[in-house]
Amino acid sequence: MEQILPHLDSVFSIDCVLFGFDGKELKILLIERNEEPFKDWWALPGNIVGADESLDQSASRILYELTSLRGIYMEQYYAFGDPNRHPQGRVITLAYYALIRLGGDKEPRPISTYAKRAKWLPITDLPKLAFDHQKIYDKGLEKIKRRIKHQPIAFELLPEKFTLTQLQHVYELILGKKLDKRNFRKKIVSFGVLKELDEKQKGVSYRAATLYRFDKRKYAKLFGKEISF
Amino acid sequence: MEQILPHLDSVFSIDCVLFGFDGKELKILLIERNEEPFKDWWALPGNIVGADESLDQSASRILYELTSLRGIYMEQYYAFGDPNRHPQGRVITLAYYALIRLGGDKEPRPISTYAKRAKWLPITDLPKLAFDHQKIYDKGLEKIKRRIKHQPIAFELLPEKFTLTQLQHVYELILGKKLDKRNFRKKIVSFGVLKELDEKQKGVSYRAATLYRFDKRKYAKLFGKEISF
DNA sequence: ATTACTTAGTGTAAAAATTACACACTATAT
DNA sequence: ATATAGTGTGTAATTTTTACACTAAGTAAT
Repeated sequence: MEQILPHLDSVFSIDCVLFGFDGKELKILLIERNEEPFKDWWALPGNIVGADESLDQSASRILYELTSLRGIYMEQYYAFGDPNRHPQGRVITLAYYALIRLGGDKEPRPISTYAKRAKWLPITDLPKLAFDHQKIYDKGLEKIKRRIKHQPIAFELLPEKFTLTQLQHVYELILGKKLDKRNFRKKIVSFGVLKELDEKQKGVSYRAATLYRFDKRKYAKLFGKEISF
Repeated sequence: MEQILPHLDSVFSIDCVLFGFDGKELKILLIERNEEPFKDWWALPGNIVGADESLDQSASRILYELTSLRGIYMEQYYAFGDPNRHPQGRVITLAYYALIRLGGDKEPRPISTYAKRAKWLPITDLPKLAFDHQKIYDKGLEKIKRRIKHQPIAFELLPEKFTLTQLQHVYELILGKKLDKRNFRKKIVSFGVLKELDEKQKGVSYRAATLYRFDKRKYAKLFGKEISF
């Protein structure tokens, strides 16, 4: 195919805020850069969009290369394109977030050459980030805060079977505030997208809680309607 | 500055859905293309992002070139980057919407060479659009539907002084449904961002309605809190 | 087996928000 | 003076939201 479009020296990349939940803390995956600029700084994982990749594919690829995970809920949320955001040239970047259940604790291995290592770091204690990545992260958190109030994305962070307390915990971490237990349960149950299982939590040294599962069928019917917290 | 970043043949553009309200209808500004591909088709106005422009600046420039308007509320809402969305090469485009009060009826003049003409067309009767512009428009409308429920953006479409009926009309057009007059007024007034003026509508052949103004100060205090319809 | 510990699980009343609904008023035009 | 067309207003019923505290169930230690 002939390229007859005008041509500019701009680079288009994708950066990802990968939110992970291990049952206790909300974390994001950061990489420690191995190259200038910002060598030795922590940064959001990202990469140039490939010539034949869609944007979503590109984001999935970045995720996969870092975590070997597929089928993760990802969503683009904002493009950052300040002419000076990258010291070495014009780089426009599209930010994605992903929500990941950190089952067990397989640390992601660093792979590409530009990263020394990758690490899940709790959002309550993040290092200084390279480029404008702090801004990108801030906007990402803001976005999922808003999103979790209207769409049932919290499930993406939990294992298939979970307790209501765990679910509430996720909401509290993302929204950054405590919620009333009884009201939370009343409300979340009233949406009708939870399926109570005949199964109890195991391995806890106290009364075991009932496990629930997210009911995707019921959710599909309800889709479009907004929920709210 | 040395360019040491990798280089790809991709083009980055911005497309705009300019929503306009003339007091009666909701319209968008379309241009009739003068060049292949899609010569003679209607399309969303758009352009390549300039080397030293921020994204917002670029969107504002596109708007300005078409309408001579400045200081208009614009917001980016989604990036479209399917590898095949442009028949002549890879073009990633970032979509913006704008909300514009169509005071009087100064038709925008077509300017750039790639457009035969530009025209405000009612959203109830849009032609087939070039490229994936229908998709871009659909997503834009969806976006402002959601946005108008939570943020007072409807004011951007109205003249500085407006009646409550006009305001309600805007909500109804965007949400695509009728609202109850008394409940609408109760609610919108309860937000406390309207200032009632000592002035009445003029030039109508029936009882003149009271004019209101949007109170930006009060809104600033309230910002962050969501409103809902 | 008793006790201490820890989290699970439940109800209600008050307050606030939402909905549904209809008619008299006022300015203008004829 | 009469017709017309849109303005502007209140209330009761319903639903949703909020605030709030104790008992039940299982585990661990003695």
